[in-house]
Amino acid sequence: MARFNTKPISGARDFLPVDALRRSYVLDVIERVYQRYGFEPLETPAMERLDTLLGKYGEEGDQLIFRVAKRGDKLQRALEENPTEESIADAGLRYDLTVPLARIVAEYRNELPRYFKRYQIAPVYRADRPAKGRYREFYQCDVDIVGSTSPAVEAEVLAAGAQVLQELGFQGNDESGFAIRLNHRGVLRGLMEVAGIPAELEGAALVAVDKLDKIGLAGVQAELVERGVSQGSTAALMRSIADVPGNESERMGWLGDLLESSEQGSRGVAGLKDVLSLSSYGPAAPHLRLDPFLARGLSYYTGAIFEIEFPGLSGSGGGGGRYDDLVGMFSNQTLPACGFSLGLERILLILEERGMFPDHLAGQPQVLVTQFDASTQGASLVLAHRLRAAGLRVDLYPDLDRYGRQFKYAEDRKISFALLLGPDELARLVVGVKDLRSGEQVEMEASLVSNWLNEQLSV
RNA sequence: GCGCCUAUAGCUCAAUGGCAGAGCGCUUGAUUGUGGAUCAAGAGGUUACGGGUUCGAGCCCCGUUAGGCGCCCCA
Repeated sequence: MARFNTKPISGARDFLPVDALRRSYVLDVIERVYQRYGFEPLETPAMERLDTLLGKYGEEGDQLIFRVAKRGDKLQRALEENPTEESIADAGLRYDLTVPLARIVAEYRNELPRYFKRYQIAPVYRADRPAKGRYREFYQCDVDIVGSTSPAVEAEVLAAGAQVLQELGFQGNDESGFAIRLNHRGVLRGLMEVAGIPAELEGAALVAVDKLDKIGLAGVQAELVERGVSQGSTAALMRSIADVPGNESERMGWLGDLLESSEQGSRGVAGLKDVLSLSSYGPAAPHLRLDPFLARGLSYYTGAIFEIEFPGLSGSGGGGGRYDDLVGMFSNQTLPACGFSLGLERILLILEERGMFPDHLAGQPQVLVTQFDASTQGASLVLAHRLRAAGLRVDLYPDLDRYGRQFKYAEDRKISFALLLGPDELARLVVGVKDLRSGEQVEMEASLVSNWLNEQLSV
């Protein structure tokens, strides 16, 4: 074999410095905000036992889990006795961060505080077909609160997510910003109930209804019938969809009336009212939009559900909800929980499309110390170290090259300032400071350079 | 997982079945202490991979791989 394929595996990516810096810019904002909301970090393995993962995400989800084959003798044995896709694997890559959290809570219940507020920012894996903004390895940025059924929990995680997006520059709930669609599993069940849809068809009907904004009213109707929902029920559902008041403030009242006869529906409406009212004190308020037909795919949600919508982006930018029974799947004792997740890749995609990255990212070098010749090399190193001691990010040009090449290198790396220290400057005890953005060059005493640069760069 | 489309220089793309090209970028020089502009020169290709048809294939056919769009689903 003469050559290896040097591309990353399908659906995964390499991040060269510019991309890596952009990612860490966003990740830094997320982590800082999450900590400010009182969440603490948690780390879990990328690999989990297969039975930890299976059965938590619905049928579709199970199929998208990356399986990890057994090893050694166990694999041999499995291969010998009628191997199947199921029998040769005993582990898998995590599909999200919520199920690992539930496992952690079940395992360490006694060591965790009464209310466990954790954030986890980590890659997850899905054996999905890659597409725009969609990868097989991608980062999720989760906050969750375990141990309380209070709607204050929903309000907290929604506020944290909204705060992050605002600090990244997403303002308002129009084209420049984002919306958080809000619904409740109880509301969905109520809607099905009043439409007379039997329990076994609920899931199928929800999938159809969830596609409303994609395929339109007629599309949903066709799909409902196709999925076996009766004419009467379909008509009732379609009437509900058509009747949703466009006015946000009237929507809750309308929904309450519609679901009055359904116990689950009424409980859902009441829950949403609480979430909305507690959210009104925080940054999520202007972005929240009640959407009675938002479904979301994951099967473990039990209460409120939410999803981030960026105008112009197909697919969501994040989401979450309440899952009061998930921890119980791992232990005898069940614990209520609710969380919210930001999709890093989607956020980066929108920031890129809208040109929202800062010109200079934290982490990039700010200053290049140039070199003149062998006789000034020591002085250049002294200067570089002094600036570093003053907190600046300083690169030293390694070779003795002509200035043109050194400036070009600095420009390529988007470094703003080049420092010149040749025999001329040394003799006069000054440093040449060239602003590569404007081309202007000034001279100043060496001792003043770091303060001057810090001032310039802080603007 | 299914359907359709695409694959040529680092990038964007040309080339009727008949000599593999342009723009941008890159390197070098015009410039012996100064990047971007201009000018000149230069490097860079197994036309994704494997097979087939043909006197002759970048072009036609089959397969593989990778990418794009739609479906399914999803952050």
